[in-house]
Parts: sequence; structure tokens; C-alpha cells
Amino acid sequence: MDQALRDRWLAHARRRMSGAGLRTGAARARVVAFMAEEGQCLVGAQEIVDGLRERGGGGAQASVYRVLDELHGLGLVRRSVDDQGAARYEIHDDDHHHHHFVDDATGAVTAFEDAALEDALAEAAERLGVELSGHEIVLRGRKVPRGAPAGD
Amino acid sequence: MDQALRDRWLAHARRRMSGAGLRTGAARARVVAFMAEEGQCLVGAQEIVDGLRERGGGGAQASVYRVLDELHGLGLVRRSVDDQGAARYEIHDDDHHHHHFVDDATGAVTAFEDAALEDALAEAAERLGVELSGHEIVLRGRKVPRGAPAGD
DNA sequence: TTAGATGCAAAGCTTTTGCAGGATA
DNA sequence: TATCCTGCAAAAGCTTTGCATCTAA
Repeated sequence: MDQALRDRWLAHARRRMSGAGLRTGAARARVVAFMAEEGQCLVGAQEIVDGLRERGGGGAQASVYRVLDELHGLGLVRRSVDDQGAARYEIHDDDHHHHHFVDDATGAVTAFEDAALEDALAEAAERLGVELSGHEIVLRGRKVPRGAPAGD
Repeated sequence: MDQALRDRWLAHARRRMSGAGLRTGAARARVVAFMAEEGQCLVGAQEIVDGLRERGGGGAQASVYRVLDELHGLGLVRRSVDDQGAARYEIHDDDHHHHHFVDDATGAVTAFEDAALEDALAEAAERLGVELSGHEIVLRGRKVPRGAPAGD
């Protein structure tokens, strides 16, 4: 967990939420705190509900979903959907745009950043004649042990 | 609709399915025919069910979902999930790997191919130390009218 | 004090499953 | 004819909604 990112996002989120006139209710505060720590890369909505329950105090399922939807509306989190159609969220930070790699063997999701890929994307968008407001990339495959050639 | 693609995929699908020992039942045949024509770019599972109903004869919802799952298992279709978590399918063709652009204004999805982007992806994968089995790219934004500068 | 937030329970959607009847090879 | 396929209906899983209660400002 990146603590600097956590604190930066937390401050940003609080500012933005109070700016939007939202009050500091119990459920809202718990979800925000949880996302700051556990939501730096995609977490399932259900995992968030369960995670909060484990932390004690909980927060009703409906409230968690409502807060997540709110955060998404404010641009504080990014939302995606897993292969089974379940919602997943991660905090959104302008300085930390990342993409995802899914390990075929384990299904584990890891984040990565790649400036050259971003550039290629921008160029492709230009060729396409579109002005980008966002983009998502998901790579699937297996990790190659260091030093080993890519081929089997 | 690309008729050459339709026929090529149809032939490929039939070969592959009979090779897998699958029989030519009514529901299966209808779904395959539908996908060959209407599934060249992402279509929702529900749209497929409705589309078949409109074509007459229908095919039970359960059967459609079962066939789509089968096709996916055989590698004949690609599966993704929309923002609401509903499944979408499109036929898979080795010669026609494409990505998707979603128009912010209309939500319309269009397909595009970009060789340079594929190369950049392959290079990024190498930097990451992974061997790719697949990848997905989704661009979001708005189309820029020809001749107009990208900036507003 | 009052608009807003929360929790519970019920409803909604998409997708999956169980099973009896029907079709294919 | 035996196996596989299909359709119906019911179940399952995730998410949203309605409503009464509680709370932050």
C-alpha cells in the first residue's frame, strides 16, 4: 500500500466531497477510508462490503454501493467490471494513471504504468480522429521468469 | 456487415463445432447464424435473445446463454462485459483483431484496428516481462470532425 | 431543527441450473 | 435407439430502490 498516495487521495476526496455539500456520515467515512488503503488497485464491490464487515462496524451493503456510486460520480474512483459482471473500483489519481495485467494462471490483477504505451495510444487516437476522454487497457498472459526466454 | 467475414467465420465455426462432437440443434444453429451476421462487433446477450425472437422461432433464453458460453469455450467468440455488467459477445477471427472506441455522447461502440498500437503493446509486454495470451483496449471520447483541430 | 445519511428488507436484472420432453446422428 | 439438445421455470448472485429511523451541521 502506497501511503503517500493514500494520504494524497484522502485529502483530495475529503475536499471534493465537502465541496459537493456531502456530510460526513459513518458509512461514507468508512468506505472512503477503506478505499484509500485497499482500493489502490481494483477491488470488488463485494470485497469492500466484506472488508468493512471484517474491520467491524460494517456499513450496510446498500450504503456501500451508494457511496461507491457517489465517489464514481465525483470522479474519485474508477469503475470497471470483472468477467462475471461484478463491479470493481479503484481510487482515481491524476498522477497515477495505470493499466492492468491479469495473470492467466491465478486470475490475479496487477497494475502497471508505461509511458511509451500512453504515447502510442495518443497517436492511435489521432489517427482515428478522436479526442480521448479516457482509455483502458487489459493485458492477459503469464509472467515470464526473469532471464528465461519468452518462448516455451 | 462484412459478408466475407461472415462466411469465413461460419465455416470455421461449423468445422470446429462438429469437430468437438456437437450436434446441429435448432437453438445452436440459430445463435451461430445470428452471430455470423450481427456479431461482428460487440452485441449484448440480451440483444441476441431479442434479435432471435424477432427473427421468429426464437430460442429460449437459457439455450442462447448456453450456446454463447459454448462458443466462448471453443474460442469462437470473444466475451466482454458492459458498464452495467451485462455480457457482450463478438465473433473471434484470427485475421481481424480489433479494439473498441466508445463515443461519450452516444455510447455507441465502434471497432478499429491499429498495427502500430499492437506493436507498442507487444513492446510494453516485453518491458513488463509477460508473455501475452490476449489484450483488450477500450478508448473513450468523442469523434473530431474532419479538418477541425483537436482542441475545443 | 431540518435536510441529508444510514440500514434493513424487498425488488430488479442478468445469468445459471434442474429437469422433463424432444430431436439428432 | 441412445445420447445430446432444448425450453420452461425456478434459483442464484449482484445491485438498486423504498422507506422509516437516525444524525450531522
